[in-house]
Amino acid sequence: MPVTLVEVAARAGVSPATVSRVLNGNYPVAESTRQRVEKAVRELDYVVNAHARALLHATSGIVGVVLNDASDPFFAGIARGIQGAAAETSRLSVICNSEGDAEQEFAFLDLLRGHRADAVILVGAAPEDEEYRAAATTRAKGMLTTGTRMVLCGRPSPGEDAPGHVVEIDNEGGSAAITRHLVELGHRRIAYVTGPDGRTTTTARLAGFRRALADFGVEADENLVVHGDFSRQAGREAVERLLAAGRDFTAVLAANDLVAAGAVSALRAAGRSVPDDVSVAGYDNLPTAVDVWPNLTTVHVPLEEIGRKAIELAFGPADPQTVVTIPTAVVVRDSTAAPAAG
Amino acid sequence: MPVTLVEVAARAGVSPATVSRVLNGNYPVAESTRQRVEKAVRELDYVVNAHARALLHATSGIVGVVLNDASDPFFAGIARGIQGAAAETSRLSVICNSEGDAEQEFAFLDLLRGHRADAVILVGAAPEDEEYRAAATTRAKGMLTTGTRMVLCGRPSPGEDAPGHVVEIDNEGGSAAITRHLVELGHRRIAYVTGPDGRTTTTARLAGFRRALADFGVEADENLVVHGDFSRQAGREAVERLLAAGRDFTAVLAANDLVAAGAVSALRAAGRSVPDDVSVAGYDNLPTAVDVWPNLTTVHVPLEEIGRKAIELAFGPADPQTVVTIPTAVVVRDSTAAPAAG
DNA sequence: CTGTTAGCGCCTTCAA
DNA sequence: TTGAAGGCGCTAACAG
Repeated sequence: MPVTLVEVAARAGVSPATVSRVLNGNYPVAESTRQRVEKAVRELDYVVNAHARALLHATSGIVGVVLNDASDPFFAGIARGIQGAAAETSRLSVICNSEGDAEQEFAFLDLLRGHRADAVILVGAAPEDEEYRAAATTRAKGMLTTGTRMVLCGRPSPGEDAPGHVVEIDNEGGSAAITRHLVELGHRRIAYVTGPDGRTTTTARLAGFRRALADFGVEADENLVVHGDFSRQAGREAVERLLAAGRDFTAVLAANDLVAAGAVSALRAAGRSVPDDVSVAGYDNLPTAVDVWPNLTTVHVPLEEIGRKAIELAFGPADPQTVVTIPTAVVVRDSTAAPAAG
Repeated sequence: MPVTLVEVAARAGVSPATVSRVLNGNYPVAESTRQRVEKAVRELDYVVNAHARALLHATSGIVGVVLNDASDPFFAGIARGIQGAAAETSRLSVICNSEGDAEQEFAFLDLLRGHRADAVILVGAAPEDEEYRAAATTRAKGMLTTGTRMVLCGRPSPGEDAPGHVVEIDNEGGSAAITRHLVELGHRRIAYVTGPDGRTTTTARLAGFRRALADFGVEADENLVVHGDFSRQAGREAVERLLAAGRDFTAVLAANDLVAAGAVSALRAAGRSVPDDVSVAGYDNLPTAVDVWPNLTTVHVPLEEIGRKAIELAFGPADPQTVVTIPTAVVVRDSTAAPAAG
């Protein structure tokens, strides 16, 4: 059995209330008393029971982070920012991997609600179907009754009436910008490898790509749009399929850097040089972008900053339903160049 | 204010005790009563207060994971395994980034202890000084009094008398094996870029390197050992320093894959081809090992499996102080080859 | 400045 | 099968 406050009180020869006061430092306590209590605490190796405390305060010092997969560098980056900012207000972050499964996501939400999390941050793209949207809105409302603040991070709000702050990434803008970069280099036949179907991020990035092409009056060839997910494997397979089908393209724009890395390796395996034969661009500016050779041209997304922003919103003023859009920026490296003449 | 069990009871027209019984399903309850209670729970969107429950049970369903940095792929891999295995027993994982700082690590330990974590898993290399060892042993004993199980993961036990299970990685063996691979290819002048000084993992990997050289009767040149940390940056700088000093070497063995990736890029920048001019090998077999070109020869460490093992030990039979050593295996890819003749 | 008292929300006897 | 009562460990009034 762990040591309790009462035992500390007994050893120090004071009342439990006094021990509590010493521990919290909210009320005046005589110096000599304080010393005796602190001594007892040390001798007994006492640690306050966070649950007993949470029971009184209806707060827990816990921040829930629900994401697809913490080992994915995109999520890891954001989680890192959240963790850092949360720790600064001495709150614990609880990271929950939902594996992209809505059921699991909701299960974690309930768990975190049960733990009276101070805030829950949902990170990453969301499914786009109406059913999910309705369920998410209901959940969001439920969180309020438990006093748990909710922040969406990297996904839009499920609806006007859903409470909670939002940190959005300018996916469409970033995607348009990097497409523009390719077009300005002279590329016209650009292949696009998407993220997983039916997710907000996938849709926004693809939309940016199409918008930029349209702006330049470049006709989009739907045969050059290949569906994938956010993995290296998807990038490899997508390029292999394109090549096998004999498609003609001078550049590949990938939904993220992992996909781009896969694309590069498939191109190399097929004997195509990057960027001399084919340019490749990614998205997110993950650490791995500079491991790939040639180093990837990509869109920088300030992941840690996004995480910190989420915490800021979570514990900022309660009332407004803030939406912050994080800007992105094209980073030109070595994987893109003008297409070969001809 | 969140809904409480009492309110549910009132709405269902039963006593709080009955609601509790329905919720936990431990005692017989009439079917009709159960239905009414479940209806009330749904209508009120009730979620049990995990703290109140934890107060009774002296358990929380929380597993603490303390590591350097969750965005580092090595830690991310292990954390993923822990998370998965913990979730299977419906426990929440709390991931805490200590940034390699012993103070912070201990602070998290206290926090987790306060939350009555069911188990705490310390992941990654530990400092090697005596002071840390003593402090860690004391902490480990303290955890016991709170009923928190402790597992060390990727680090040795701080001492014979320290309680807790251990999942060790065979760092020395793996390092010796990959060194052997290089020597057998014909390399004699092998540079070694270490991890951060004074950490168990760094020491073990370096020891394996030296042992393998000694086994082959190859004389180790201390000028070829460069100290770094586990980052790309360190790999780059180490190779630059080696090159600047005009050292003669035909292979670089890196403390991990990130360091190896950095080494490769520095060599390329200096116009040395990998593996034609210089072979490079890494450690850990991180996902990024196949983004690097040429793909890295490395030592596979089954990160997720290690994480799962840690949970298994944490919640397995209480008594024995188990030590499990996870074997490693050399993975030969494209970054190593026989040295150029001459 | 310090002790006493009354719960926070839930579960677990003990009775009925 | 159900209800009433006590207490888990702590803190916030309220006295003193």
